[in-house]
Amino acid sequence: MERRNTLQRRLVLDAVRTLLHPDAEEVYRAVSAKKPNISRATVYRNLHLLAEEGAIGEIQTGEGADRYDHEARRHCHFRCRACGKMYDAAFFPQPFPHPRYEDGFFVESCNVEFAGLCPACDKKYQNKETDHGQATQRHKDGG
Amino acid sequence: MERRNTLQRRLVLDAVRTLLHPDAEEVYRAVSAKKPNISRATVYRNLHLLAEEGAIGEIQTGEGADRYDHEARRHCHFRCRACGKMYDAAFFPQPFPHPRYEDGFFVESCNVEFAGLCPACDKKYQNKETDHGQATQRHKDGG
DNA sequence: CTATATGCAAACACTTTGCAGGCTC
DNA sequence: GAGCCTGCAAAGTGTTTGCATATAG
Repeated sequence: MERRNTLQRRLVLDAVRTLLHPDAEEVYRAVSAKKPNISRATVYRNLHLLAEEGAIGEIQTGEGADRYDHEARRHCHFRCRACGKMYDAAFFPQPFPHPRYEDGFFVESCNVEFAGLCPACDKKYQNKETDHGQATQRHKDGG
Repeated sequence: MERRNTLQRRLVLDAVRTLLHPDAEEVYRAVSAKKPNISRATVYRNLHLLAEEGAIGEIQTGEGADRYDHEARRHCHFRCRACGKMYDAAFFPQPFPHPRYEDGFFVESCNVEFAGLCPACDKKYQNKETDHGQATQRHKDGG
C-alpha cells in the first residue's frame, strides 16, 4: 500500500505542525482555509495515516476530542481546564519510555495527562478570586 | 439539592463495587439484571452523582468508554490491549496526589494510564508467538 | 405535597465507513 | 490506467438532555 503525496495530506501535516496540539476540528478549520471543500473524513483519515507512519503524535485526552502533536515521541501533557489549551508537561518525565515488565504486566506505553490551570489562566483567577476558581470552559467557545 | 436514596442509585453503587473497573454499559447490564427496565440515562446520571460526591472514582480511558472505580482516590491504571480489562497499576505511584505548582502550571490532577499485556494475556501470546503479538480486541466481544 | 429522580426518546459530539468518482504515480 | 484518495452522506459509539411521570422524604 504505497502512499501518495496529495495536497490534502500535506495540508493536514502542515496544520498539525503549525498549531499547538490541535484536535481534528481545528485541523479541519485550518485546512479548510486553504482548500475550502475538504472533507472532515479526509482530515481524520490523514491524521491517522500520519500518526501511523510516525510523522505526528496522537494524544488521548479523556476530555473531549483527541489531539495531535507535531512531536511523535510520547511525552506528558498538561490540559488547562480554563482555556482548554494543551501544553507539553516538561516538568514530568515520560514513565517507561521503552517496553518493560512490571509486576508481570508487559508495559508497552504510558499516557500521562495533567490538568489544572496554565500560568496565564492561573493569574487571571488569582486576580478575581481568593482560591482557584471552578470555572471550566471548552476551548471551542472562541470560534 | 438533597440526595434521595433510590433503588437505582443503590444498585449502580453496588455494581461499581462488585465489578472490576466497569464502564457504564457493564454497570447497566449488571443493574438491568436486578431491575430490568432501568434506563441507561439513569445509570449515567447516578454514576456522575456518585463520582461527584466521592463515593466512586471516574477513570478517563482515552480508548473507548469511561470506566468507574470502587476506589475514589486517584491512582494509576493499566489497560490490557488483548482482553480489555483494566487493573490498578500498583507498580507506579500517583504523581502529584495533591495540587501544586510546577513551572508556573497549577497542577490539580494527573491521569496515568499504562497499556500493554496483562500477565495472563502475555503468557498466552508467548505460547503462540516469538514476540509480543499485535492482536487487540475490545472487551465487549464476550457479550 | 413537592422537589428530586426516573424512563423514554431524541439530540449530541466525535469518529468511522460505504460508495462512486477523481487524482497521483 | 491501476489503485490509492477524495467528498459526501449515512451510520456508529458513547453520552447528555427535554419532558412528562413517579416517588422519596
